[in-house]
Amino acid sequence: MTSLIAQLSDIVGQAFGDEGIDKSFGLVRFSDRPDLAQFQCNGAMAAAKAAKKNPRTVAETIIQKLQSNPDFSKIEIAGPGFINLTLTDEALGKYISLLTSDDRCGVEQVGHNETIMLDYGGPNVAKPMHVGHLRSSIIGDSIRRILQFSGYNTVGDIHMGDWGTQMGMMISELEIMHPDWVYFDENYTGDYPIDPVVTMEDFEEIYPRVSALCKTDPERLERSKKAVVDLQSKRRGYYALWQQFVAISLHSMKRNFTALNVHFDLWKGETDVHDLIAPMVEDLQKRGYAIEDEGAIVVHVKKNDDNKEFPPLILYKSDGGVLYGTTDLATIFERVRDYNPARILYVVDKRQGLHFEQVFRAAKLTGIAPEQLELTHLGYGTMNGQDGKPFKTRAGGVLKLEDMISMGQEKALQRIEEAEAAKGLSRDEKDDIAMKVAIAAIKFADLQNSFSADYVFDLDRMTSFEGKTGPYLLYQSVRIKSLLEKADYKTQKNLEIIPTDADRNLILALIELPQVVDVAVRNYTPHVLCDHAYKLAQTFSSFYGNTHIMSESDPAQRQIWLELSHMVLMQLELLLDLVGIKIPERM
RNA sequence: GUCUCCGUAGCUCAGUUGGAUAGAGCACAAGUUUCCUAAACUUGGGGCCGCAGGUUCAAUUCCUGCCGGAGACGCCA
Repeated sequence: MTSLIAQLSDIVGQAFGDEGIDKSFGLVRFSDRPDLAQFQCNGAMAAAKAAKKNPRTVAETIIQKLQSNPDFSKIEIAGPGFINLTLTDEALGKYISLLTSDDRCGVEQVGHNETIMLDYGGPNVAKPMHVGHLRSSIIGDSIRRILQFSGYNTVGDIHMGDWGTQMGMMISELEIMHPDWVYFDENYTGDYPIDPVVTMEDFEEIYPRVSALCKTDPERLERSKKAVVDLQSKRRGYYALWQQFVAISLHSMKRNFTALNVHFDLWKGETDVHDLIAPMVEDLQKRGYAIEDEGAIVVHVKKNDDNKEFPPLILYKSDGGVLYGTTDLATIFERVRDYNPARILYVVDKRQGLHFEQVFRAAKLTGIAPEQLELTHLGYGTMNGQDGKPFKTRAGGVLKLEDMISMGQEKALQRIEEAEAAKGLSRDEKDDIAMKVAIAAIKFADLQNSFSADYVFDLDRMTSFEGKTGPYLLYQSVRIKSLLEKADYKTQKNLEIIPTDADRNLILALIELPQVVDVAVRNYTPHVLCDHAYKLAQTFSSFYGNTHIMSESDPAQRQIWLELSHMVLMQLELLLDLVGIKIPERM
């Protein structure tokens, strides 16, 4: 269905059109001054400027045209030329009545099943997931949900880091620690053991140690690099060991992502395009795009109008190894071949902006990406500590994602034990609620920030349940569920709703949803959904506190309020689903 | 050095193509429960929107310079 704002914009735009002015000036928005009006149009000022006329005179001619419309109870010009509009309760009620039977809550589908691929998550094999992985995962997953709901065919790919230098560090270190392992015997031709020889705990211990060592010891670094090249040329023992790394890591990742309610359609990694690299580079060399430079094979992507140094994309290092730019380029090739997407979105740390610009340019330049394919890097900001530097725990290490989740769950469980409503619930039910509360807290705390800016990580805030938090939204939703159950709510079709002073603000909040989702889709900004969900929940809570629904004597009024409450619940469910938050039945 | 992003209340953050009186949470102060879940509600104090210019009827928003913070800049990811 057409949103109320679109309908109003159409009416006012028509008035502009009748005056020979571009209809787009008739854009109507929610009023910034609810004390003066419900809606406003600022187009008269912009139109007057373009036509060099007095804005109030333009506004005057527009509102003349609108006077005959019976749906407006108030039409006024204010300030320099704002057109303030207020609807009659009948008109507002009519629209909200229609909205009750729309299962999309009034939100239109903008997509036409175009395929959009999203690259997010990007955890590394052989490294435990820490809080830094949170952003990419949940922002990417939310954008995927938003686009899917909006009518696009989305494909989310985890794109694991499974082929880089850290693999060489791990393998070479294990070889130093256990030279006798069969994986390191080059003459061995038999099968390798099935049982894992390493654990996540080993990864946690080994990786930081070797990584630090390689920074200070060039010889040790050389050995790691050598191991990468050997791995990439599929030395049997190394490859078998690497397969173990992947299996172990996948298990751990899946546990984390299941807990976070983050979904991927594809579980691919850099390795998956390995066999595409050699033919791709060969082809690029043949066509003159890839050339040798300082011993490496590169694609020059500098443009004449660049106002800064623009390094080439390196496909092969001088030692023959490939870099993540190489795999990223090959991945674009693979995605175009297999999915022919309209867009590919990369939800990756914004510090990699230059890297993606290089890859995108190379892809376009060489034709690996077709002209019309939209490649966008959605770079999110760094998670900093209170000191403004990248977040570290007090001990100086990283905070593991699963540790943060269990801290939140623990805290939620304590709260549930105190709650009256949770009396009589089983252990499992309580655990389930605690998990949902913890995830809601963590995800909402992160997603309510606009993703592009750096933000300060605060564990206490991530696991806080009061105020503008995920659990607050769950709480309001659960209260509505409980109300509807107690009141034995059943929907009533074609209910005639006439707004009253008690519920008018709530109704106005309910009709905002389509515009909110529209902004989120166009800009890839989940935080506007969080913001609106909170506003809606708060408006409901205020209404709920002032209006006792169950004891309302007029059955028609009671039904209207239940219907409105139900709409709030539907919208909260939708909004929270779009940011990947699940609502429990009780809490 | 070059380029990019950021600077809004004590703290953490919103602020849509430039619009009216710049918002929210936390923290602080005061109040609300015989009544649908108090993880709630109501009220209050709190701001040179980093600084200085410019464009405009109108600038937190656009342009320029400066100050402060973060980041990127050919063989790590």
